[in-house]
Amino acid sequence: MAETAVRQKPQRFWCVENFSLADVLSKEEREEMHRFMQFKHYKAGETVYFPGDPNDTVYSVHKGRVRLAYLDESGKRLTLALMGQGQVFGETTLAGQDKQRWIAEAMEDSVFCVIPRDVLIRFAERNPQLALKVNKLVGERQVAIENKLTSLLFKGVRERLAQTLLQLANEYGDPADDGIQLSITITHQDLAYLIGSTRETTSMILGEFERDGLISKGRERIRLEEPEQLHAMIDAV
Amino acid sequence: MAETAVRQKPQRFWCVENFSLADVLSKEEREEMHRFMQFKHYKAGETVYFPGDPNDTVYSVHKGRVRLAYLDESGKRLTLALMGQGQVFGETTLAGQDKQRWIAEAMEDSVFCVIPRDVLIRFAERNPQLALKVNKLVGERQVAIENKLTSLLFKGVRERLAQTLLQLANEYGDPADDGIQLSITITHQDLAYLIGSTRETTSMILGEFERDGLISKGRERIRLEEPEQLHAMIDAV
DNA sequence: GTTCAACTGTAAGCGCACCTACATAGTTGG
DNA sequence: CCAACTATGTAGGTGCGCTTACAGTTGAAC
Repeated sequence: MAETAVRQKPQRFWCVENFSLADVLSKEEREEMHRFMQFKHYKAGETVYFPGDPNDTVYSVHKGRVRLAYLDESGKRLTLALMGQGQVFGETTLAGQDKQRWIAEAMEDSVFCVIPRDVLIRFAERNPQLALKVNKLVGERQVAIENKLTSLLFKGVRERLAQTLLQLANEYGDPADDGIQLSITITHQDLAYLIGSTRETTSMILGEFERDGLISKGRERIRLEEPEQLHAMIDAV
Repeated sequence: MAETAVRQKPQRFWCVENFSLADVLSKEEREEMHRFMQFKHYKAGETVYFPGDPNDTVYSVHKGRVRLAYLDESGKRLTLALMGQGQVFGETTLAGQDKQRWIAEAMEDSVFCVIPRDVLIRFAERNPQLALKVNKLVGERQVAIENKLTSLLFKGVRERLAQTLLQLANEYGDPADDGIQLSITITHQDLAYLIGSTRETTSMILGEFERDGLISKGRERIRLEEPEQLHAMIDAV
C-alpha cells in the first residue's frame, strides 16, 4: 500500500498544491496532508450538496466552476458567490457549522479536491498559522455576505445589477477596445439570482443599460461599454 | 512596575475572567493575558466606533449593552445585533478586517474589557485552541448575518417583526402568566432598525399584532401574549 | 431540417411598504 | 406647571419591482 505512494511519480497537480489554505504548511506537512485529500468529479449542473446535508468537508476547486446559493423553501434563490479555480469553499465546517446552509452546484464539468474537516482540524491544532488563515478566509466570506446584505437593503435593483456586472468584469473580464468583455457566459436568470431579483426585471434593466449605451449584449454574452458610468451609478444615492 | 501587579489583590472581576475567548487558556496564560487588557467606560448613547475607524481591538461586554449596526451614507441603518454582558464583539479584526464596517453604540452606561488584536494573535500563535475558538465565534456571527439576509429577501416585514420579537423574548424574556414579558425596553424605532424597516410601518404592524391579541404593549414595553402564533407566522410561506 | 428546450423581450396590473404629514401622549427638567 | 423632547398612532399618496402573460429567438439534438 505504502508502495503505491512511493511509486507515485511526481505530479504537476497534487491536490494540495492547489489548496490555498496549505500555503502556510511546511513541505513535509503538505505531503502528509496530500495523503488525506482526494479528487471528486461532478458533471455540469450536478449538485455538490444541498442545504441540510452534513458539513464535514472542505472543497478546493481544481477545475470548473461552482455556484453557492441560498435556497428558499419555495424555490427562490440568492446566489452568494461563483467559485473558480483555486478557490476554497465549504470552510464553514471549520467554524462549527455541521449542516450545510447553502446549495452548491457545479456550473461546468468540475473537479474538486476535498479534505475531511477532522484532518484539517488536526493540522490546525499543530500549526496555528493554518487556523489563522482559515480565520482570514471566513472573514472574507463575511465581507462578501455583508455587501450582499447592505446592497439588498439600501440599493435598488439597478444599482445592484451595475455593481454585479462590474464585479464579474473584475473577475472574468477581458479588456477589449474601450470596453470589457465578460469571458464567461451568464444568463439573465443567473444574474437575477446574483442580485436578488427576477429574470424579467433583470432583462428589462439590461435592456435599459443597452439602450443607454452602457453595455452591449448577445445571447448569454455581455460586454461593458462604459464601466465608468456603471461605477458612477453605484455610489449615487 | 512589576510590583504593582504583584501587590494587586485577588479581584472578583478580572477582565479576563469575563472574556469568553480566554476559556481555552491555562491559568497562567490567562493571568498573563490579563495584563494586556483594560476596562473602557462609555455613557449611554456614546459611540464606541464608527465605520471606517481602525479595527485593532477586541471588546468584551463587562457591563451594559451595545448595538452593532450598519450605517448607510444617507443615515439609514440596520441593526445587526445587541450584545449584552459576557458577549464579545470586534472580533472581525482577527479575521483580517482592519477597518470597522459597523457602528457600535452603547445603549446604556457600559463597561467593556478590551484587548489589542496583536496580543490575541500572539496568544493564538502559541495556542491553536484559541484560534479555533475565534473561528467558532466568527462562524456564529456569520450565521446571524445570513439569517438577516435571507429574511430580508424572502420574508415580509410582518414575518421579520414576529421573528425578531421571538428572538428578543428568547434572550431577554421573563415568562409571565401565559406570556413572555420583554425585560428590556425597546422603542419602535429600535425594532424598525432590527428588521430593516421604518418606524411607521413597525408601529402599524405592532398595532395589528395587539389588535389580534398576539402581543400587548406599553411605552417601550412589549409582552408576547401568543408566542406560538407568532412562531407559526414565520414559517408560513 | 425539424423539433424542442432554453433563453430573451416586453408590457400591463398590482401590492407591499416607504414617504410624507400630522396629531397625541408620555417624560424630563427647569 | 410648563416647555421641550421623545415616543407613538394613523392615514393617504406613491413608486419600485414582482407577478402574470405571452411572443419571439437561438441553439442543440435527432
